[in-house]
Amino acid sequence: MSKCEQCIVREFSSLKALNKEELVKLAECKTSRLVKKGEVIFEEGENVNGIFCVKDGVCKLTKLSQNGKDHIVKLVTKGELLGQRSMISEEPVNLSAVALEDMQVCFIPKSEIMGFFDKNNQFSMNVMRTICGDLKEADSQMVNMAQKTVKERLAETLLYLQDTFGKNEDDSLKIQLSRDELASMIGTATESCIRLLSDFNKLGLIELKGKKIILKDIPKLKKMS
Amino acid sequence: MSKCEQCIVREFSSLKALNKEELVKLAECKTSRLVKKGEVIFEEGENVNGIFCVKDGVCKLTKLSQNGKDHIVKLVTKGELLGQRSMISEEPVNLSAVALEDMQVCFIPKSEIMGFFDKNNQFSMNVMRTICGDLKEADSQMVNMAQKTVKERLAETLLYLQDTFGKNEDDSLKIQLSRDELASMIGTATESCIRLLSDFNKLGLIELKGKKIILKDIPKLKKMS
DNA sequence: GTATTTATATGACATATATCATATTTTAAG
DNA sequence: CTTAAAATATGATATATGTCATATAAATAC
Repeated sequence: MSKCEQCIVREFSSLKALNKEELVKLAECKTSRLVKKGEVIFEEGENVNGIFCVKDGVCKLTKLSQNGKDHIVKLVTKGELLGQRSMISEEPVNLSAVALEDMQVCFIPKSEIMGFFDKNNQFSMNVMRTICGDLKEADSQMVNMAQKTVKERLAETLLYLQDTFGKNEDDSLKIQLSRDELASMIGTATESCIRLLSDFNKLGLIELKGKKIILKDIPKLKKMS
Repeated sequence: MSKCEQCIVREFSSLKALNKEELVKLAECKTSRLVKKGEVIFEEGENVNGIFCVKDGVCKLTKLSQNGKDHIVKLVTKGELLGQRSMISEEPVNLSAVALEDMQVCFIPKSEIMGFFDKNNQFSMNVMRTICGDLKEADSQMVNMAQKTVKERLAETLLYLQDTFGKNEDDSLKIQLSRDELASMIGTATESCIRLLSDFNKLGLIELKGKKIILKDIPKLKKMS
């Protein structure tokens, strides 16, 4: 069983507040798991009873809307935690988590985490700050969905994807989303998303190489987002 | 200076975890304030450095979108707290708070609250749960904005307003929002909102008496939300 | 009480976006 | 390699929603 001390998750998440002793306990109770691209980590409505550490890979958090379409609420990448909200609220998860790439995740049972809350104030504050950050982001996204056009949201999302996940050697977005997923992130029909990508392509804002997307005119994309 | 012990906010908010001693300290450091309808409690970008207890009245939390329109993110009513996220994140507030009715609020400086976080674990957990609830709600609203039609959002919002704030003796919604505010809650143009209200009226779903709104067919409204 | 401003209402029209159909390309299966 | 399935692309069209104009009603100021 690998140690948690050097783990990337510890470096970037609320867990950075844990001391050596706590990390040893963590390493003892955690279970590791490989998740293949497309595999479900947990599903809306499930009782998860713990949190996941994302050691490697990226997943999408989705919510099923009444019209039957999935909406991507957030992407979670290596170094981050999953399932904190549900654990704290003591409720089933309100979002599904599905791997966008092969992933390495660790599961930490609730009992262990709750102990940290009691004894480690810095850890509590870290978790609180993370969730506050998520809330701020969610509020902002809500307003975007309500007030921006699909075109603006597409431009914004493309920039976000490059900023957050970077690009390959050929300058294409490192994170690989299908048109369908991109559409469900910006909240539109797949065809509309594809059509707008074509438009952006013709306008020289982006370049499409198969399903790869290369951002060509970032200033213009920023201006229109 | 009034005591906090019997305050409605204490009864319903995270503050219920405070003991007698803590409540006495609270009563000593708090400042009370009357806020007139339409008055601003704080504005997006401000440093608030504490939290507000809503002792009476209702306010809207709004966010200015890039197109210059305000979007109503949430309504906050008596018994609830304001400004927790910003205080925890140690950032300026990301939303503005404006009174929808005359209000009574108390301000508690950050220093005092942070002390509770250190010493009272139950209080911390309560705050965390509140924010987790807000986050869940925000995610859900985000998906609504992205996937539902304006008509569906209007129906849903009318039901929410009646559920949350109740109705007058004449069955009209107790909370009085202008058409403009209603529109900025559902995320649409004022004219579209007015038009849909007219449609709902003609269909017998609601009744319009001046600017008062009476819900007539709740099952149908539910079905279409 | 009258005038002025503001909110509500409705029509006409423009535009963004969804939907349905179908072609083409890519990926997966046998 | 060949075939079937899935993803991407594009056209045609319908529909929802925004915008601008204007009318009426209500609230506020004087």
